[in-house]
Amino acid sequence: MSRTQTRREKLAEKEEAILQAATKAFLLGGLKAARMAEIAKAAQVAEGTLYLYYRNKEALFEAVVARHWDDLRRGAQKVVRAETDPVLQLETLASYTLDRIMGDRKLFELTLYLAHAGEGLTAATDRLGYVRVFDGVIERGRSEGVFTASANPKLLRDLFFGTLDYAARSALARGEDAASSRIIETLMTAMLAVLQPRAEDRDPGVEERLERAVARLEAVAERYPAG
Amino acid sequence: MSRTQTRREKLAEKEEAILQAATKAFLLGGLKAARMAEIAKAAQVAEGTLYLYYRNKEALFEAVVARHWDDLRRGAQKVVRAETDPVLQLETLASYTLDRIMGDRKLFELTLYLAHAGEGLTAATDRLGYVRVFDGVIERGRSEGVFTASANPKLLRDLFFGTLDYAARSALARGEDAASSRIIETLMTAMLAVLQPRAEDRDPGVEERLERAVARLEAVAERYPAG
DNA sequence: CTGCTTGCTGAAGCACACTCATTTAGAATG
DNA sequence: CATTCTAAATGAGTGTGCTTCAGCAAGCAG
Repeated sequence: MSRTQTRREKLAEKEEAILQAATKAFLLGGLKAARMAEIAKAAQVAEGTLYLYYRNKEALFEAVVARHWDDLRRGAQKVVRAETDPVLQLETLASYTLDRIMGDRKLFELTLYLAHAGEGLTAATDRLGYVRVFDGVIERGRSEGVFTASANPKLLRDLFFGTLDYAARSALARGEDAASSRIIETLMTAMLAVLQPRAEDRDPGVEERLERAVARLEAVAERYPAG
Repeated sequence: MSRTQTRREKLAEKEEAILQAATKAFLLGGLKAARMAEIAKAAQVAEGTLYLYYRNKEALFEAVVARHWDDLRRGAQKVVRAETDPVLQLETLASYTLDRIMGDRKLFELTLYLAHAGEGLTAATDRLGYVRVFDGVIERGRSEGVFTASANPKLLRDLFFGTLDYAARSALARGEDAASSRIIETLMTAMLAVLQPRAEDRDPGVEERLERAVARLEAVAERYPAG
């Protein structure tokens, strides 16, 4: 029994070694540049052994990326839970996501491979479960009446992640790290414009107040006989 | 003289044949799946000849993608020029871009390769010159005072293209073509929120209207002697 | 000890991108 | 027209690197 445990543990350890070696290799030069022979050597296994754990190079690659996103997702859930106001949650999530993209940019860029190889970027991150954190925040904001229910949730995702993704990449390309707060600010303005469409809806209503004011004054005028 | 022409023309023709064959091959299965041997055969040249025109497979690939974006850029310029109002230009550009992404999605996805291979997606499309059309619209709107000058232009780009890109991809993944107008609408709401920050700035002004209404009624009251 | 299962090995196989010695075709020269 | 000269094209050959597979090791059961 303890033997079986030990055995399984050994397998798990080996898989872990492989994953770590692979992560390192892929980070260094991407999918193409990484060599299976190198990975095997670094993980202290024979080249053929890799194929006992992963169908092929791409499968190994996907495993590496998936693991990373799983970490990210957990982190996102944590920071989001620390807030209660949906708007703040959204902002926190945006900050966190942006920071992580810029911090682990290499691994993030690797995700692009998945995008073309398979079904597209959204579908990829979707499968990786990260967007669910976002969906949760939106859902909550809706049930609390802070966000309107009219906007298409899928579209909100695209607005959010598309902007963050592109912004992170172009900031990195220019080497500007300090731009983060600016990015978040702009994104939030955009998001809230979509999530809380008409100012009048969440306000007693400017038009209505104007109407009432005029009506009141007209009433005043009524009290006097025409001069 | 006409001889020299003929010779050059022959080269140009050959290059064109290669490019077309390559486009077809890359569209079919992406960079990796395409075979140089296939391309050579389709273009009716020897395999070695390909390398006289392009350094390697990737260079050929880049040439294919660049050409496509050049077409797109020209088309974008055309539709934008057909409008005069910057807001409408923006909307037109968004529609056009979305349509093209969804129409030529394969080729669009190929652009992702450039993104990782080189410097990132924004930098890639940047180099491809497409974003310049966008920049032009923003620039114009600013000089006309329709858009505020406060927003960071790079950020606007990322908001615009990031959202369109992600939205197009996720719409395609779900097979919803009819969603276009919805996407544009949402994007425009978001963009305008950033480009025209305070509602009072672009509107005769709610406060002002209130002021006028009250003034009018005060004028009415003046006509009567105090009761 | 003898089979049986599970996991591992690394040399061989194979698919391709790319090179380069050789050939071809067309222009320039006399 | 014959003769060089040169730019362009060829395709068999080379190297690289993923993947496979026949065989080996180590634990376990009877």
